Amino acid sequence: MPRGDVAGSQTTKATLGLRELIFAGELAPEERVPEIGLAERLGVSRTPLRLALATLAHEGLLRALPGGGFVVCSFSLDDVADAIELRGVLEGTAARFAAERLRSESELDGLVAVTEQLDAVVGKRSPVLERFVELNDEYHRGLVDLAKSDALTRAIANVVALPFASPGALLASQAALTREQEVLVVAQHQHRAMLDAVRAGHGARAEEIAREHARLAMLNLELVLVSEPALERLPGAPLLRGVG
Amino acid sequence: MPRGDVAGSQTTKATLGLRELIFAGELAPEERVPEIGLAERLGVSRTPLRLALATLAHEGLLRALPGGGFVVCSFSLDDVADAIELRGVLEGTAARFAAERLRSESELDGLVAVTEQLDAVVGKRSPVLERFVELNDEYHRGLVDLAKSDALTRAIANVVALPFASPGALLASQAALTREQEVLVVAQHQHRAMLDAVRAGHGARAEEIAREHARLAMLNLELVLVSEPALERLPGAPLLRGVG
DNA sequence: CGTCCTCGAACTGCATGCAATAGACTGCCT
DNA sequence: AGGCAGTCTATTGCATGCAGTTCGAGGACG
Repeated sequence: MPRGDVAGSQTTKATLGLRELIFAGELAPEERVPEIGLAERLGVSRTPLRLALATLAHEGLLRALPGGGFVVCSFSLDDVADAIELRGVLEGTAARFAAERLRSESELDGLVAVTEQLDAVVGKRSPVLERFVELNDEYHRGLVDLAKSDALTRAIANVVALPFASPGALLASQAALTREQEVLVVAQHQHRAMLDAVRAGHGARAEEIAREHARLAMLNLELVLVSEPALERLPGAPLLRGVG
Repeated sequence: MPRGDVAGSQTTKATLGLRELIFAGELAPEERVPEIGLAERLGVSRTPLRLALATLAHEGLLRALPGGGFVVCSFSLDDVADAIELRGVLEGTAARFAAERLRSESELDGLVAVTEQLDAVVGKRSPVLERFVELNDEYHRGLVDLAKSDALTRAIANVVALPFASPGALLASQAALTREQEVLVVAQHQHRAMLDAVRAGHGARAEEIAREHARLAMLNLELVLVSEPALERLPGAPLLRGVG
């Protein structure tokens, strides 16, 4: 299918496959990525693979070498903390924009529904984490949409491309952890508070809550780091420096 | 030079040339970009051009069409305002990080020097705008460096890729405007205030000043929009919707 | 024994050919 | 005359061949 159909294009296949390979740690960080072997492995030609390499370089997962070629980036814990804090800043801005730009309360209907579903999940005796992560992602997407800013949407998408910075990434790996429930309760409390602030037009408050909400992910990271089984479920864990 | 030497590569040539063509308005916004003719025009083959197209798409200057190919993006005034506000948010975070992460005052030496040179330029009876823009860019780069965050640096680079969002873009087009001097005085005042806040470790204040500093660009934009000669000097002006 | 130089192979970046599709144009039918 | 279907061309996405360079290994020299 040489033209069109982006979803089924070789380039897309290469990009998704390459990302998966990197997150799984099958390509050692700080090591040159072999273009030829990779093409075979992904079942694509070198041309679309090259495009995929450029894409991931833009996302910050690969770094171009001076002499040509790419290496997989590795991340220190400080890098991860920075990415999470940055996501907080951007989602804070999204929350503020949402509050400032709300035209009618009916725009919040979608987010309200998601919040209520989250309530239901958290209220259960033993919450289904997968479902929570799903709804959580939906909540965050909805909030960004309410900001009505393409530039902001793109900026957030870029940050979230880093595996750890994503809203649900750290939650998903916690299935084995006992303190997860507390975290969920706090997170959901913040979801509600943010929604209220947006509805009331309190931009500054919404912004601050979103920032603090992101910092919850930082707390989660610390929990995950000391748990072997949780670490193995964390996507992109092999890219972390000074862990293991 | 098939390998290495990124600066002289065909891909770089294509990327820079394409950006220039777009900013100059030689490619009509919202119109399909012809791959073949463009390759000839830029003096490169289709392969590196394709890479350049993907790059500019990531930067937000091009948009991929569902059926294949790309179009040049156009921007409403709201889009520009958003990009500027977003830059303010990110530079605000940079200023806050700089304040929070300052280890010794000597780290500020570079920024102090630039600030003093800016003082000298602004103090002149008729300031040389080009020189101001140059130093202004250097100031902003220096501030971002002090934040010591790769993720933040990349995020800012992405936003600034949009022609209007860049710190000096709107200043450079104002040569013919009379109120320019006032703007320079205010901007330089904010530079100094930010520097002081960072030195004192006042992160929150530094952040707010940086945000307000960016909003100065929004004010500039309004000045530029009502001046025909200034508009012609604005890079990327042809991409603006509802202007002219 | 260490260092420098030379040779080689492998790999990257680029150019081009090919196949398949999307859109335009024409002609026909209603 | 307007709409629809068939065809046709221009254009994109992909595969592959080629050339040049970089990095490693091996040997020679100090």
